[in-house]
Amino acid sequence: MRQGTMWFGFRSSTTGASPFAKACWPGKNLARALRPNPKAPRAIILWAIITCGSIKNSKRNTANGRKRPKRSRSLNPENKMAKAARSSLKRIKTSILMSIAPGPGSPGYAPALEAGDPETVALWEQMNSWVYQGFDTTYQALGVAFDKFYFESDTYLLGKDTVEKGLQSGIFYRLDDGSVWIDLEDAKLDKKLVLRKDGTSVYITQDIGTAQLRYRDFGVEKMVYVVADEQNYHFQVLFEIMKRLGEPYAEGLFHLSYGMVELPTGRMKSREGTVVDADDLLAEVVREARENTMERENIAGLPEAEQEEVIRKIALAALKFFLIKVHPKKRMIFDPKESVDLQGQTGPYVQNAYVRVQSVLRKIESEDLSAASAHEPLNADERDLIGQVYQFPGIIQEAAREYDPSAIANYCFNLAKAYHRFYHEHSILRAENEAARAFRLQLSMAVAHVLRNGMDLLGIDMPERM
RNA sequence: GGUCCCGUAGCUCAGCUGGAUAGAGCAACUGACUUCUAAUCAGUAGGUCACAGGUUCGAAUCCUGUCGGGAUCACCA
Repeated sequence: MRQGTMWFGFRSSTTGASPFAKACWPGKNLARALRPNPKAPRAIILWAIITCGSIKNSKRNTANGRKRPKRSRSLNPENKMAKAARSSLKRIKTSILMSIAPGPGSPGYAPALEAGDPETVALWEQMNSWVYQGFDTTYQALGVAFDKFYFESDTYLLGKDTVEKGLQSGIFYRLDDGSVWIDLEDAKLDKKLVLRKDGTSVYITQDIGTAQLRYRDFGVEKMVYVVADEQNYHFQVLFEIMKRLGEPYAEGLFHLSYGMVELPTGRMKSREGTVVDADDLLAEVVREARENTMERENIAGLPEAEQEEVIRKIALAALKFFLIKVHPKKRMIFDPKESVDLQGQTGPYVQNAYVRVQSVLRKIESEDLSAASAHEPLNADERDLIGQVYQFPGIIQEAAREYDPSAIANYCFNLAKAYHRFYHEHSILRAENEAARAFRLQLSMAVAHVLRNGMDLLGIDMPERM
């Protein structure tokens, strides 16, 4: 099916973008901050997808038609239920698609599409427009924007061209039935089909074209594909092909593979589909944030529009932080109930540390803080804070090097935690003396600054009050 | 069966290139708001870091194996 590919690496397909699909938010802020020069790649920040998990299929035949042995390990009952739930979901999806049109994979479909058959193309575009509308709604709600989309229709021709050229140079080979393949067995990968026998492109052909197009458009030396780990093999093959094609950026291709997000087994209810709708979830966390905010009356004095903005920031912080704090590679259990929490190891907790600083700063006039250097000795909480603040640059570098935004999220949480303790234990405005007051004000400003920047890298905004 | 990922408190997760009594949050229990915002703080309880070997002065961390969970090996995307 058609896929949209964002040039800095976020990639998705309509398969996962159906009404059952979920939301994600790549954060481009970190990428911008890290970009050493305009030609360098933007990295990707974390994003996550809330999904029902991959849909397994029961077919055990390999491409070559040989039977694959059955798994020796038996599945436990819970897994059987999960698999049953998934396959029933798969059937629902398929039946919907098939009731509209002969779906991808059915005979004659791809040729009709690539040949530009008006009816097929119209149907295709209609289906896709529904998907993209759904995307738009959710992305907008999450504050996510993309610089550029690549569509399959933009890229498959280039992919096919490349295959034709590679055919001449012997990288690919054609079978008698007309299908085109590449042999990657010496790279411990299998043989891979790149063109069907009817000459139409397959999934990977389009990714070949897309990579070239992105390089052509932006000249990046590195491309990061943020795609679930179920596609690890696909990208191994893709990158190997690009190397053999001699593409100059081939060494800079990187698959940031993240683990699937799954729901707690207890929530795997029924045939309704074991999914969480991103829009519903967002509405729920907003409701939670509003309730909590109203109880506190801290922002009661603000105009209603500003109050709503604060509530939105809190809600988004809760949701985003909840997903970002987990290492991308790890499969994570997504409990919708917990994702709505506003206390503990959460986005709002970090925001609250920042808000406390702002609250203190609002109470002072611009004043001379030069006495700060005379403050000594530092107490344990102050030393702890200073130490943590100084770690910030290293944490950012590590996060970039490891493609791991969760490092930033965890750092922010720890810094916020240290500040909350400090704030509770020591008075700032009523410090023991002028030096201590000045010092703590500066320290607070530094912490707030770091927290704001850190969270900004994660695509999370700070409110001034909450 | 081949390849790859994962296994740390009841639950969700941190623990960087090996370093001292393995840390948070949630859930449970106990305390702290006439004082800069209690979306907070302090405390109690909770772990044979899946298991077994190996390397090392030293292993949650590195190596091997076993067990358990997951992904993938489509002329689907």
